[in-house]
Amino acid sequence: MGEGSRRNLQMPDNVVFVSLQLREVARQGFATLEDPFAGLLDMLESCKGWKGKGHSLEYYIADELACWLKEHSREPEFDSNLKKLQARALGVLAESQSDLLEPLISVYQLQKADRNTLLGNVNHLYHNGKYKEAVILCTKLKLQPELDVEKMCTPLLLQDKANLVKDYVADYPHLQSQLLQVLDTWYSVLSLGLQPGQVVGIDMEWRPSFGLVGRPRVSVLQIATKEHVYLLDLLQFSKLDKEEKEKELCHFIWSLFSEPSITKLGYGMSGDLCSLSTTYPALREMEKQAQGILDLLQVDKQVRKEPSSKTKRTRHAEKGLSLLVQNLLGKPLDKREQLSNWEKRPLREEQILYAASDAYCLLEVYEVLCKDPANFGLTANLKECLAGKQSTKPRAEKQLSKQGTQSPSKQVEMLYASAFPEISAKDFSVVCDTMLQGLARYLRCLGVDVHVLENTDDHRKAAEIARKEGRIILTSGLPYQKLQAQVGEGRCFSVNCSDKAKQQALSVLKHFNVRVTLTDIFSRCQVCNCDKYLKISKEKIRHLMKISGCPKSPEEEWELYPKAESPALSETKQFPGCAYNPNCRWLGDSDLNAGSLTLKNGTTLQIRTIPLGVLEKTNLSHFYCCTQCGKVFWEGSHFGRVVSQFQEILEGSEPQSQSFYELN
DNA sequence: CTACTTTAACCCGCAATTAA
DNA sequence: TTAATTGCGGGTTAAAGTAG
Repeated sequence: MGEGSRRNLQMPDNVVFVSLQLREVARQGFATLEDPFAGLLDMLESCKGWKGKGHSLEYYIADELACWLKEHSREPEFDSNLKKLQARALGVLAESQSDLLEPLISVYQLQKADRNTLLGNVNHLYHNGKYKEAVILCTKLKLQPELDVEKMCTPLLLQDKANLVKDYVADYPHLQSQLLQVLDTWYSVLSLGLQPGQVVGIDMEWRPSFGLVGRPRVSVLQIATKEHVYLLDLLQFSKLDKEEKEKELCHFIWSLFSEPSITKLGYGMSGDLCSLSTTYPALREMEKQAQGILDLLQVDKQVRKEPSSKTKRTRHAEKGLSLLVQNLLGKPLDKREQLSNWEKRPLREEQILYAASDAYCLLEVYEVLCKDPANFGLTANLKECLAGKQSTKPRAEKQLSKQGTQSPSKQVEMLYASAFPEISAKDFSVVCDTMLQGLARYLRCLGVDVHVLENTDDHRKAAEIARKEGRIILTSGLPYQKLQAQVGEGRCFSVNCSDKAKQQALSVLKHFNVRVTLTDIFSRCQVCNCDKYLKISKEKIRHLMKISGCPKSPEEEWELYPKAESPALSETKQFPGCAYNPNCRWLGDSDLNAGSLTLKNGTTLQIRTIPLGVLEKTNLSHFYCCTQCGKVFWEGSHFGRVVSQFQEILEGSEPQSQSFYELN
């Protein structure tokens, strides 16, 4: 039809000439035909598939036949033959363009044909997606009373073909009121009918505007529920009644987006909202105030990071939402209409389908994710990524995620606190990253075997070591989900970063039911985690200092450390001998490389780090040195400090010693 | 208290991703 | 295509923590 009318516009004279000639020829032909009724069908059927001008030629011929028949007062005879002819005509109609409809109805008296046959034909058209043709056929044949007006008109209304709908119901007041009711329902569904607690998929389309300075305006807003997908044609809204309709619409959108109990699923929603706010300046503030938004783009990122989904770096043809849909639902989206002209009206059927499925698939994706969040490395509560405040400052966001990971681990703590069998500190081994060095020190202080990762190590290394050495992972929260999934429940603990190291240590020990006794304190080197010491007498230390040439002038050094070990306590009262008894033996002469500070294993004793004042303490008879890093320790006030700090979890500490240590 | 270390926030630019 | 966002790495800095 398009082709024909274009020709008309371009060369009207020519066409008039052609059609005059055609009329002449056609009429001569009709007269010679023995059965013009069958003849036309013969011709039309054999033209099947012709495109362009072929169709308009068919139309002219059919039209001419109708006129000619009228002039000659010829009507088909009512017999079984007519039924066959009508059936053939309907067949032609189902295949060809709709401009043939009127002449064929006239020629074959289709309005008098068998109603059921006609209805069957309408249904056939409808189910093949030829909604427009079906409705036109109904209108011409007056079949409306036999059909459901909502079903017939909905597709056309969605396609913005209101004129056809108007014709359809023109002669039927009761259908009109029925249709109005339907429209009313739609409206109320949109404005009020969205139930609290409901989940909807939201998407928007606009005309791609490359290079143009102005922001795009949104053409279509899709809202998908489980039952229906609504396409709001925003362009139409702004066309009619600018003021009022737009106000109403904005109010509706605003209330939808600010309602926290309606979960709005989107994919890259911030971009959509940005465009929306340029379309309706009244909604500019909405992005900040929007509530109940769940952006599946954020979730998608989390899911994709999951190594469990065998991250083969195969190049996917699909990307974005389509990839997500493919992964979760098995089939990708057809994105062909994405860049089409969303401002052209009417929208093509493909566009409508695309827009609808784009919004609807969000619901299905959400459903799959909700069914088994753990499988995708997500918290049971998908709404962790909710809040929609992704655009806020990273600081706030971090706090949010901290809370997000913290609360579940707290819950776990409560639930499983008693589930861990008691374990002694020296048998408890963990691995953590450098972020938790403070915690590591404390734990080593208390005798826990702590492996600290290098700064450069990936978190995967933590999982690897944890598995290999049977360690428990301590993490600062962020990679908690990931690691937990890799090593299993109860083998990974999320430490609250905002706590101080001591508090962290306490919660770890509590969580894993670790028993710490006085003998555990300092049983492990805080620096290198080694738990083997050598005991060195004070005299030996003095001797070693001498041979190492340190200090060069004892008096000077002495000044520098006037009160290095000031607490009088450690001087007045010796620690109970049993209290500190690390795994060690006395340093023998054979342990040292002659005349040096180097152990057989190459470790250099860090004699120089000993403040001189310490040597003067009368109650101090010996030192300990770590066999691995060479660090030298002694029983100083630090011991008491640690003991007092962990008093509440220490076992076997006497009440009187408590008052003693507390002085620090 | 002091010297020193550790931590995390911040900033910046680059690259990748994503949208219509 | 464009524009916007996001993630990442690296470097700096201020603040906090720690040992003695």
